[in-house]
Amino acid sequence: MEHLKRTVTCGELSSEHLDREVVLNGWVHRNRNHGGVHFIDLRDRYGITQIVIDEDAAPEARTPAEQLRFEYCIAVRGTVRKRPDSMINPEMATGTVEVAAREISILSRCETLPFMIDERSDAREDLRLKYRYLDLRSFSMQRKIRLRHEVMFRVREYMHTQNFYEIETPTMIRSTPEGARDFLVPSRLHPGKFYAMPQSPQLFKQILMVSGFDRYFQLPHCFRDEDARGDRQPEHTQIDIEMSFVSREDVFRLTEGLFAHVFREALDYELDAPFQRFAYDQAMNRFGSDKPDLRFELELTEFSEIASSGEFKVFKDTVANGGVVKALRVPGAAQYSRKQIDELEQHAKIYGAKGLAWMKVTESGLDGGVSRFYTTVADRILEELGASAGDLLLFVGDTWKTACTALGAVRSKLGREMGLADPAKFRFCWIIDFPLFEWNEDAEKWEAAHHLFSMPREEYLDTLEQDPGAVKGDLYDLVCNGFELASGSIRIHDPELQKRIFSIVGFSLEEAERRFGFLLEAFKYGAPPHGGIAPGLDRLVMLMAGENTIREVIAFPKNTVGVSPMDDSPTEVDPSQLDELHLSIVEPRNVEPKSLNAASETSKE
RNA sequence: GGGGGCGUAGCGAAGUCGGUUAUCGCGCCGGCCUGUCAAGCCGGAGAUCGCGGGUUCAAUUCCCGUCGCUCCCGCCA
Repeated sequence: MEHLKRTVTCGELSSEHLDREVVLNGWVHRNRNHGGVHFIDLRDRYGITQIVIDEDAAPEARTPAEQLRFEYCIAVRGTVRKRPDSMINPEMATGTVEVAAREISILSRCETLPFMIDERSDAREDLRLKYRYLDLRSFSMQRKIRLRHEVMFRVREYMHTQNFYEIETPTMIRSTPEGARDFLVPSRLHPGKFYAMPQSPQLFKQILMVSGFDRYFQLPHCFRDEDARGDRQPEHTQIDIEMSFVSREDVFRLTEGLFAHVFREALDYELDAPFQRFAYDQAMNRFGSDKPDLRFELELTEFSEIASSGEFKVFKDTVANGGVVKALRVPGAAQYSRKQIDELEQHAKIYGAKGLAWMKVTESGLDGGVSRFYTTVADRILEELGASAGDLLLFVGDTWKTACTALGAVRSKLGREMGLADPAKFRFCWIIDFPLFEWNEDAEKWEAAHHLFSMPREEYLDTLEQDPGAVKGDLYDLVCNGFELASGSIRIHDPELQKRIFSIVGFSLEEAERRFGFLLEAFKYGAPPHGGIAPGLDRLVMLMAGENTIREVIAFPKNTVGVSPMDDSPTEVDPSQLDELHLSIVEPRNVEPKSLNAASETSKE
């Protein structure tokens, strides 16, 4: 095919190239045969060029052209010529020219397609995934994959300029049961033993700090055997970062610089940095979420005090029993029907609320719902919630976390339904001061809320043991438009402090030793103070691409049940493979007692 | 583990309060056509209505079960 190798791509021809003889290689995107004149839209990664086969074109062009069908892979030799003025297509980058074919060669034929390669193709996702190679031919997928590449490139570019080394860590490591379930790899040479796929390079990157590589990054694949979601896959890519001799402020500055660079170079979008910060408690109180969408207002308000002086017994009792009542004022939603409010209530219930109380604000005051219980404090309600006629007021009473979360979910739903969030905006914020420990009701013990190696904020160092629930960690999440994009922390590098943390969560030294003794050992040899962060690449690209699932920005994703429809993995394997690995398959058991020790114990980033 | 949605030609959908030959668009096959760019016109093929069972004279439609995908809670990043 030497003489039919492309000399230009399908995206580059313009009136500058008139009369030039060119060779194009690509796929038949459209085929319009008028009997006399015949048009082909030839497509490659770079664009589309219109090929014309004139009625009097050479048989070397005309004969093969008759056979062309969608997605035939072809080579075309021809001459660039200007289109007649009235035939210029302003929608096309190459729309002022066309290539008059002198020779066409069919490089590869294509069977009837399972779906059209088309921006408007709305084939089911599992079909798209089965024929992913066809799906990826579409310009919309090509754009997303290009964007992903661009983001990865800009990350590497920025990190390099900031003096970071990209260092790879192993993909087969020791199983250190962390927050999530491990994927395991059986060892052939060591019967009965397993490697694990890393949930993140957490321990290795900390050890790299001990090794003196004080600025490390990597774009590793991370594996977690948990149920998938739109924004979650069994296998995802992280922008893993760790730095020595730093405080939280240094990590923030670096991350803000990185994201500003990536958005500027890849999207030509200027981020508003430094990013706003919210303490975890504050974010929960104001937005009912630790990953608030800041593109719209709708903030929650504290209502407990008024609730305890009102007549509504349910709320009075809630407050009397140590719970809280949260309110959400929805401007202009007073016309919501009973049915719409019911739907909001159902939504709140998914998140654990027992109900959703409401009232409407009219010109004459409060009306409907639970308003009759609050006649004596109506003015105070109007004032404290800043309510005015036409507003809908919503309330949830429960434990603090449930009340915030449930009403926060209602806030998000309203934001979506009322179209409050500008899809072209990226509103970043930091969520800081997460609690370090959480009380586990079932196991009746303290657990690491996030990260066993995360540093407590300095002011709690003396009182860790007295009130673990009050201890805030030097932990942070980076949030954008309602998605958690990154989380990180300053790590503990002091073995003594680490022991105190272990003891609070009831972790024996032997247990700690068994699970990640190698890290503790490393810390004995002059570990530097360090910390880091790990943004999720897939989610980042998903947001930048304006998509709703990370599957749209991964070339070959798994579906929600962990199957890859194209290669149909996972599959059974040959018995001889099992033999070599010293494995045998037992029938799945129906009754599987829940392990009590499956709690989140170490790194989660 | 739990809840919601979807499953009808190769693709996307309509239909069905049970009733003759299951409809439309795209694609596919054949023919016509000299300027289209989602080309157009004419003709044609193509569906055990996801699968299994039940109710019924009759089931794509009603009931039960099951499988697949998807969204969500839990879990998890």
